[in-house]
Amino acid sequence: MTSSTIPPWAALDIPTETPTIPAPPVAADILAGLNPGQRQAVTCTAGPLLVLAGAGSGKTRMIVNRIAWLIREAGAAPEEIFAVTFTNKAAGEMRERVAGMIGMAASRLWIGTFHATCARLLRRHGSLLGYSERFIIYDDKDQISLLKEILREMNIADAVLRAETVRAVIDDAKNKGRDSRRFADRAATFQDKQLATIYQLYQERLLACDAMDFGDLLLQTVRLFTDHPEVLEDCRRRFRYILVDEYQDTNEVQYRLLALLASEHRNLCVVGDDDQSIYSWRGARLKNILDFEEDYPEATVIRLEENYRSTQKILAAANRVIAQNRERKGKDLWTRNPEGELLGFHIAADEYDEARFLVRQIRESGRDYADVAVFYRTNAQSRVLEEVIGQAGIPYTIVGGFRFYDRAEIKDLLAYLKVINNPRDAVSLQRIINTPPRGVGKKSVEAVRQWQSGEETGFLDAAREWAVSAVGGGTAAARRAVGELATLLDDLHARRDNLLPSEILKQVIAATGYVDWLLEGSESRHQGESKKENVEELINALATWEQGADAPDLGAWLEDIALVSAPDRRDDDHLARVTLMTLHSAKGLEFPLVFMVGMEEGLFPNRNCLHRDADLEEERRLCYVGMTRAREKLYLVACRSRRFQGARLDNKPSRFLFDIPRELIEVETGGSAGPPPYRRRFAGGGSAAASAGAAAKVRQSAPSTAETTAASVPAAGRGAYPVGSKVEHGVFGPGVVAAVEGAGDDTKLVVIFRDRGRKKISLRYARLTRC
DNA sequence: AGAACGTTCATTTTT
DNA sequence: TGAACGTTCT
Repeated sequence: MTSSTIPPWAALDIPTETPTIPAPPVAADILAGLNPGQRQAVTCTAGPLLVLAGAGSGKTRMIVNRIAWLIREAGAAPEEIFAVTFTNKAAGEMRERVAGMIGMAASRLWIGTFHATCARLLRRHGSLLGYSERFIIYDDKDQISLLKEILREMNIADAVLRAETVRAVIDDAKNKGRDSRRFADRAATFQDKQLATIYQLYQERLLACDAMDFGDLLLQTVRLFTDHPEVLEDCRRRFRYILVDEYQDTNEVQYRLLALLASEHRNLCVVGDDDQSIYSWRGARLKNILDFEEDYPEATVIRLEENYRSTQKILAAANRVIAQNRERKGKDLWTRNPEGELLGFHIAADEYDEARFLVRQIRESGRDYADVAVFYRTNAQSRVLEEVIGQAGIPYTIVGGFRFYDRAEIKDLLAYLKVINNPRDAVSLQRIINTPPRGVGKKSVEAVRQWQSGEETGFLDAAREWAVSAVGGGTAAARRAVGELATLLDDLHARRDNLLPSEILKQVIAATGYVDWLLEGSESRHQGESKKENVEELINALATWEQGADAPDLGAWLEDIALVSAPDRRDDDHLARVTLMTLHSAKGLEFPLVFMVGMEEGLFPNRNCLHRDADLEEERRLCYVGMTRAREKLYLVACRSRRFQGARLDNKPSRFLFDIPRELIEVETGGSAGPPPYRRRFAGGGSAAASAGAAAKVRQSAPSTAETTAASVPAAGRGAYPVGSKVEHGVFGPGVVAAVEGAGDDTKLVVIFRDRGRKKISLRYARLTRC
């Protein structure tokens, strides 16, 4: 029997409760077309299992079939299976594919990201921890607002401790499973103790706002399990089979959650690739996957090393790059695919030239735009690419970057909805208390805050009371305005269960004159119109969501949009557009034609990662991830010169290029409009970048751009180091002057160092030479 | 209270 | 280079 005998929709008409599910296909169906390793991974259902799944090794297919196998052959009920994915989109796709094999029962599976699943548990049981079931999820911007407030109150100057720094510290602590108390216990230095105080205060504020940040979703779940064993017991019993995808990117808290859930039945299957661990900055621990066999000594280990995605040449190049790493289990991907074309390689003059090269190659390739992807290391690189590609008339889509939900007008309206959903959300209320402007300035906001402190009330309660109070400061106009706002929010809060969320949104817009304010306040008509369109798009998005939801609830929608990731937001692929995204967003995807741009020292590997081996290895993994996305053709592109933070830098080709054997590479001249052909210079052997480096060097001695020309520079004083001049620092090494401040003895230079980034240098003390 | 100006910082990646 | 913030001015 083949899978086509039972179409995916066959079971859809059958109610979930009805036991008359279509006759289960025989086991061969699930295993058909799988290689021996995949088969073993699918059928090995008892005990811990580690599947080391190389890039393009058919991992998703294996997971889907395993779930089907568990249900059909191992007698598991769908609700006993808990599958963790890295993105919500992956979760949705997985559920769909399982549904194609087992039908409607798939809707009873627990599939989701750690964050989404934890949020679900916390909504149910959060009251045990003091949160309501409607708690709000704060994103990093909300975190920073709250922390800024706290720092202000503690009279800690921005120069001493930045909110962003504190946020990173707290995040890191949470990823490691440290709550504010444990953090305080380990704090030894003055600064750590100060941070501990802030952490604690921050946590109290979150609770008062009925809010959790991303880290809390995980950490509070651990707390829930530890403090309330009956909940843990319940979950343990429920989740008899646990499956974790992208295990190499799990952090310490996630590790502990899994240990808590799986310690009894030990049916824990983790799937991952140590060579694709790229989220250490988010707390991911490579150790989790490297040590799995120690954590679970009875574990079965399966390696999937046959690649079904890329050509032999692409794979060979990627293998050589990743082979340089030490912290890895070690594996070699192989493929039965054709040998394929050589990797394309190009050095552009600057970032605009780089973008033009893309345009030419994309056109020449004659491919569908949807087949093409461009990967870069940092979001900032997308601006020029967008500009040039867009002007060339090539349709493109950007994954991640400046997000729709980050736009000011969207955040404003979301803040209204958040307060209506949960009146304790003080951060959101402060955002909208004077937006659109209603005469409530800093003083009045401060007065409301004063009013609140002392009482155990929410911020909206405080605002309402303040508005009608006889004392408490503030102008009469401000009080009236706050009173009106409170009435509006109260009213919509009271009716939130009887109104569709989109209706609530429309009423907010109508009552506040929000769109009118947008149109008046914008610099240009065009800008105003664009913002108005965004608002309309928000209403549409919400209305669309309502149609798909069985019980359209404002809180549920707010949670959904809080937990979507950049890859989640990717348009469906059928659109004929070139895809632009960061290397991080590219994980898990594949494209026939891939360009990796900005392959330069300092950018990729990034200058911030040059000083620690572990960081450098992660950059290398990132490179490996990017390369293994390509099915048929891969281009690697670098620039000789690039503008960075206002200064123009001359970069060397990335060290990763040096790892690729010369014979796998073909140097592209970029067509007639490009720089002179380098091909001749590559006659010899050696690695690609050795040649590339030579080429770059040759070019560097050629006439340079206006910014770096020394001709117009005065000979003495501060003029000795004009903007754009290259310098060498005794400690920081080579760099470029980005700005000059002050004069005479007091002159300070802003220098971008190749390996250390931006630094401010006092000319009086610095050991600096011009070169 | 709100606009306009100046200063400062950042760019590594994001659930 | 540019956004985001804080200060000053109206």
